[in-house]
Amino acid sequence: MPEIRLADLKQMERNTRRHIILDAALTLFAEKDFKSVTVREIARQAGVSIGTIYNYYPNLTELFLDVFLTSAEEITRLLNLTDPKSPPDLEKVCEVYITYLNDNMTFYQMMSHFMLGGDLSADATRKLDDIMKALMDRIEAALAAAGIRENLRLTAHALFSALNGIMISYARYPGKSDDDIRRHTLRLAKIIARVFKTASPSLV
Amino acid sequence: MPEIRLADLKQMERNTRRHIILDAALTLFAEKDFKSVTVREIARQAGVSIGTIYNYYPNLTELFLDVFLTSAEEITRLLNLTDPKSPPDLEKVCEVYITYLNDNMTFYQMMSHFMLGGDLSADATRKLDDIMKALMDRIEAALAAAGIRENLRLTAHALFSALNGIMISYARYPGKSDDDIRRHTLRLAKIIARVFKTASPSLV
Amino acid sequence: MPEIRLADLKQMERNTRRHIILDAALTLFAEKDFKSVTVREIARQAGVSIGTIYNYYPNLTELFLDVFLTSAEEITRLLNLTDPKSPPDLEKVCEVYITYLNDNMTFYQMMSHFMLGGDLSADATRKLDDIMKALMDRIEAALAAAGIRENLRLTAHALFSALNGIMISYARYPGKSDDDIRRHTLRLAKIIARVFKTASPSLV
Amino acid sequence: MPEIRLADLKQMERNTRRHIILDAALTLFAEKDFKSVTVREIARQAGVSIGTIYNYYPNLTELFLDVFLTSAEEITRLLNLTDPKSPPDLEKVCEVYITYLNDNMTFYQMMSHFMLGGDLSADATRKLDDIMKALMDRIEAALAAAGIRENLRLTAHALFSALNGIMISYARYPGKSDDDIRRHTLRLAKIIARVFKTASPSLV
DNA sequence: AATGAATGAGTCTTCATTCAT
DNA sequence: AATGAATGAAGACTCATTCAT
Repeated sequence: MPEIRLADLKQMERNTRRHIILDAALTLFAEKDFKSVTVREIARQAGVSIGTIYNYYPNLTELFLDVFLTSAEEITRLLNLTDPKSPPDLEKVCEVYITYLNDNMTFYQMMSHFMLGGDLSADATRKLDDIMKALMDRIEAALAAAGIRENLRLTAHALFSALNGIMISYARYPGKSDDDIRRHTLRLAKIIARVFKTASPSLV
Repeated sequence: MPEIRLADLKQMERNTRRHIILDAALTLFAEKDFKSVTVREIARQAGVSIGTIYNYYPNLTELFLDVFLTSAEEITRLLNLTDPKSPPDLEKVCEVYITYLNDNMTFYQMMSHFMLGGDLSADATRKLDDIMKALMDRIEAALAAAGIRENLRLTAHALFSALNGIMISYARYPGKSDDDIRRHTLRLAKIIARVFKTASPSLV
Repeated sequence: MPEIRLADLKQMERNTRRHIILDAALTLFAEKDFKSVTVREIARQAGVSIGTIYNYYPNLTELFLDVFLTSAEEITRLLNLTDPKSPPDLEKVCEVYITYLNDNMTFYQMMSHFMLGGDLSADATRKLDDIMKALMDRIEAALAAAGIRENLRLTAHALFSALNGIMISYARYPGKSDDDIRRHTLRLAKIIARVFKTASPSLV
Repeated sequence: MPEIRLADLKQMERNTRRHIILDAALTLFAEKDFKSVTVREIARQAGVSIGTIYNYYPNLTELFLDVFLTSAEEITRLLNLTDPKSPPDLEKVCEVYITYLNDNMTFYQMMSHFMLGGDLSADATRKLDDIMKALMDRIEAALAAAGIRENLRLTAHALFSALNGIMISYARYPGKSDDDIRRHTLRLAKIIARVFKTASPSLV
């Protein structure tokens, strides 16, 4: 079955190059505000031409969305804490999420941008929704694994919201270093985790 | 003392015109995404020239910041629920805040933008911090008025975060109308309020 | 002589594929403005790759020219009205030509483009000239068949010009439907035909 | 009334700069195919910035339309041949028009482009229609002044068409110099003029 | 103080053509 | 012969800000 293999190879090569572009974008996003990253820069960073970018993505928005998707998948993996010996703790879940956001402010910027802002195509909107839903499912699963049983979905919604809010409120805390912010946001995450762990069953 | 009076009049006129510009911006923000509002539009809406805008604000960012400040002050007023006969309920505080965000997505967009994003001047940063601090103080005061006593500041932080997070997570909930979103976000706000009311004393 | 046959087959296959490309282009031109048809679209419509197009034509212009040639040949056939029983009428000739232009605006667009516009290669120029000359010959022949004898060539030139001008003047007549335009242009064609039939002998 | 004068002056200055841009475009059009003229070139030629171009015209199409309008007005003036002592001859009218087209192929290119081609805004379409109608009115008036009385409008349509057609058919006559083409097109114009002068009354 | 025309760097995106496979 | 990914020059257009009047 040589044809299949050839097709597979081509697909792999395509995925590889797509990944090169993706990584280039991620690298730039780590350096600067995502709204100020240009196609030209991404192309240069990826070592391809501008046109090639558009060979893999119909426009910049879709590329950004893909970056976002990739990050979301990474978070999902990180939140996969099911260890038979030590069952996942809710605090641990919150810590992982907030740590990721601290390390990847671009992800959070993008989430804000896409959720609040822009005109997305129907297709892009669907993709975004899927991403967010998957992320939410993961949070819910983590909650379930952590022992929460009642009002699971609603609790997940509220917790997810609460965690997201931490960053918007403290990403720019006056006169604090990155490290201070990390500590403070993690502390808030811990509080929220505890609050939800004890309060949810009877109240929601 | 005619000079003083004249100076006062001039100052009043200056404030008036400043307000006209501010209102024009607010009006436009109510209609559309704040990133797409241009100086030209604001000038036209205010009935002044572009140059005049720059006579009152050094740049667009400062104007936007002023708009943000104005909104924040409005929220602060709305959160001033201290009524001797019926002490403010925590749920009510959360409801008022979330309702305001639903009605003024631009405010939330700006908060995201300024908190996560841009290069603000030292002066602008200080202003922003003051605004956020005042808002936080108000939330804290509302919490205090609602009877929360222990770990007040930290609880306020966590609650504020949680409320802010609601909008970023659900402003674009798939397939839901504005009204559905309003209902859902209010419901989450209520949950969070209850959770914090019961859980906070012993846990934080 | 198997080699000859094989060569013939190859040539036939080549012609066939060439025709597939040509037809694809024609189909697209029937749908939209010829300036907005891209190689990619033609390739997709023809079910071949972009590279294949360039295997049959050195560049897009040559392909467009070939399309134009094909259309011109079709017109030539349509203008072949010599019927022994009912000799061709000049009005009929004009009607056929204008009807074709109404039905194939792209042909007219191309004629304008090539005649007025672009940088054609020496080879392309020669081809274009041949096409136009053949078309003119046909008009002249039709005129001759219609009984015109004096100043035949010059009359043909003037008539051909007059007919071509009809479309440029009325293809976009304000507030008129395609059908209105068709009627109006045909009416003008009839007028022109009559004018030339009576006036030409003594005046030219 | 100093205000009025000031306003007048401003308007005059505005018109002047508008004219500078217009002239720059015209100059470039005289040098090359109008489809290949860019904003950058026009700006450089006019000695203004790119942004200034867009201060006077919302987009390139509107600028091109204005150039077209200006040319059409010039033709209209040229066709104003009413001289009490020697009444305008139809042949003269045709000669003037064809001479202008020979000298200003860009005008003809634009007429083709706008009439056959592009997506014009509602406003632009109205302008174009007005231009064409004014031109047609002028042709009709010239016909009237030349003594044509019967079927005036329809004759004007047919004549205008016929004249326009001359250029599309012969702007690229094979192996002929510009001068040859000028002579040939003028000769055809003369033929058409005579044909219409004698044939129209009874036939149209 | 008010004006608003001028600026121009910088943006995304298109698409005919090439060429290694 | 067929493929189609890669190319990159070139395009139109935006808009915060300045500054001469």
